[in-house]
Amino acid sequence: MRKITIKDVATETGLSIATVSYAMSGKKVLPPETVQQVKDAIKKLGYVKNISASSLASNKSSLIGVVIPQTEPGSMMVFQNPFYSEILSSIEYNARIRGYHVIVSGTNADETYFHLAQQRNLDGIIVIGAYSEDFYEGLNESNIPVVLVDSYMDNHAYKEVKLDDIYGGYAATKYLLEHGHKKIAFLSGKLKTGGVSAKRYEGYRSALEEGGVPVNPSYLFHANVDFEKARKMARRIVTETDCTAIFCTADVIAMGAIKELNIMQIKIPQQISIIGFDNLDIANYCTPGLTTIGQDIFEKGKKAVEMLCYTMDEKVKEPEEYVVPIQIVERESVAYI
Amino acid sequence: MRKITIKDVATETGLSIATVSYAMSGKKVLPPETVQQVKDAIKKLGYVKNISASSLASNKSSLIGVVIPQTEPGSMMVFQNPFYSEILSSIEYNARIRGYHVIVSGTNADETYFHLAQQRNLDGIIVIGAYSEDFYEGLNESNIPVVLVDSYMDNHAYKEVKLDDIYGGYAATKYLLEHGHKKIAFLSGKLKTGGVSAKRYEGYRSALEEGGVPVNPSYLFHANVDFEKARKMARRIVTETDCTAIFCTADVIAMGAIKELNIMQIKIPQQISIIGFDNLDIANYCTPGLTTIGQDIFEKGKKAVEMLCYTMDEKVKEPEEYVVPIQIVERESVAYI
DNA sequence: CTGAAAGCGCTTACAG
DNA sequence: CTGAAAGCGCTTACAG
Repeated sequence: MRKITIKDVATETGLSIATVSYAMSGKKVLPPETVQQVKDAIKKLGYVKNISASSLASNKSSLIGVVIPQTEPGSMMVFQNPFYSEILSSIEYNARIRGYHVIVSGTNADETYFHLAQQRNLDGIIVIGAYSEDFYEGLNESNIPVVLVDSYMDNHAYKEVKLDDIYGGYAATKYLLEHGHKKIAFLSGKLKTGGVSAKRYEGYRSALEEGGVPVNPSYLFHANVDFEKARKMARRIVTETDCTAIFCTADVIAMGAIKELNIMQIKIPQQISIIGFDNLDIANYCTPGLTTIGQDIFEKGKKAVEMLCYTMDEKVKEPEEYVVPIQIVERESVAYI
Repeated sequence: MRKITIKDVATETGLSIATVSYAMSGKKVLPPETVQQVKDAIKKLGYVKNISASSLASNKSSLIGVVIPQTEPGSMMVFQNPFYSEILSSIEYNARIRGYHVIVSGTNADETYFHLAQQRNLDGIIVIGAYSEDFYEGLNESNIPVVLVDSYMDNHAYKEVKLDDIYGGYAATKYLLEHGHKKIAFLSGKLKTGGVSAKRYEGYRSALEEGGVPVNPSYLFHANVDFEKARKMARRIVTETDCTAIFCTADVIAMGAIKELNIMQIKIPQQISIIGFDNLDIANYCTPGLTTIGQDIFEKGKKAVEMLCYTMDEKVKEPEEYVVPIQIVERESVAYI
């Protein structure tokens, strides 16, 4: 069984391969009969276009690269984190319905990635997460359309899809304040300038300020976004402070806190309230259900693809920003005091 | 800045493009000086091979397709389920270090997928999960090397990576028996012949038999692998039966059971023991920690890639099976009775 | 409205 | 040991 090529379609229809190609791509207006003729022949022969060939000829690959952070360099990628799965899922779907395929890569976000990008002649790249300055520069030089997701860079001229983390931190804190809490612990990952934690902290601070509650430095706890670390921190919060509520800047952190408090027989939310950030599936699974800041991850992936497609089609590289709306997902981990 | 091609490398070295190509691929033995010369020129010029071109010429794409189930047809893929994330992560990593890129697709597992496979000229396909008979037939006709993961088909002549589900069900049940339980509820998804649930049930049955405990049909509960459904079932188990333990055939099901029992103030494991299956991250997060049947997901993905690469390289299509070992991950959800 | 033909950047029998 | 050349299957200016 030989492979069917465009030549076969041409022979079948009695047209030239040029005309068949135009009929398929629609890049030239042809009489409807001709187009229909080609369509029929394609169906009859079971012809499928060879993308390698078209990619070579047209210099377009219909391939989108997605960069995702990985735990250890040279090791596997981390999309164990449900957030990555969800957004990837959304990107894949939204790219596919627009005729693009997706190559996901947990490659070290360094030169090796540009190698892949060139090799495969990627039409566009979606970068999820934050990387080194060098990486963004290389990206820029590569001249491939790029959309950043959650990059936490303010100084760059990229298209970007992001969360309003300051507002998220503000909303979470305000929610606790509205429930009567004044002694609110802040439990987060490392506080890098410009990073997520820092922004959510800024929101925390401004909500407290607005509520007339001074920030108490002894209520601030920073570790990693890690379940076990969070457990230790939660224990310290409970033993070293008199906080009535904890704002955890990630659901995974909140999970650790809940686990530890459960073990210590401290009742949530009766004795202490907890609010998270992310609205992962697990927020619903745990007991009590975790009240948390939710974002529409599907929407986030969709927007990223849309913005990328727009850039690829229109060749406009102007920076643009889309801020994904957030909302509070109320469950049972926060009580009135 | 023009694109650097093999021609530039040829010019730079004073060799022909044929020799450069051979030097790069190693498909012909060349004097080491020549190879080094080529390497140097590549580095100097920053040459990157155009995969579209080489793919067209050699009829190899260095692309592996991974098929993953999706929730609703035409909708997004489900790799919200952490299992998919993890195995995908492993596949991507193991493929990459062997020079392959991965195209993940939640496409309806039907003809449209073969379209993709042909378009991209996939070198191999890894299929995760169970699909329709038609899909497997199409797969076979496509003549592309295939490795199945968790397909739950016994009648096919494919290479396959799977779990010993019967043994898993046996081990879980035996573990409960060894802890003194005799009234053990079986809570699973739908019991399709040849499906996961059915196999784990078989293990459950044989362990009971071995332990001299008759199977009590009123202890059998089937719903979907779904958190909310599982909650309802757990409530029924507790109210309608006198079981002292529940074997949940998936961690997600166990999560639902734990949540419901927590709400009902039924103490785990003091009043009822629970064992799960999968060892997802959440098994560690919940309270009490879930004792469950674990599998090495990284290993599973790695094996799938290895088997696929072997098939692609050696052109041997003999069926072959790799059974991923399982182990009991002990946490706090099972008590001696 | 349609087609002949160059060209995209590789690989690989084949010849020497 | 090295190279000239055909060919992979498309796209696309260009001519008519």
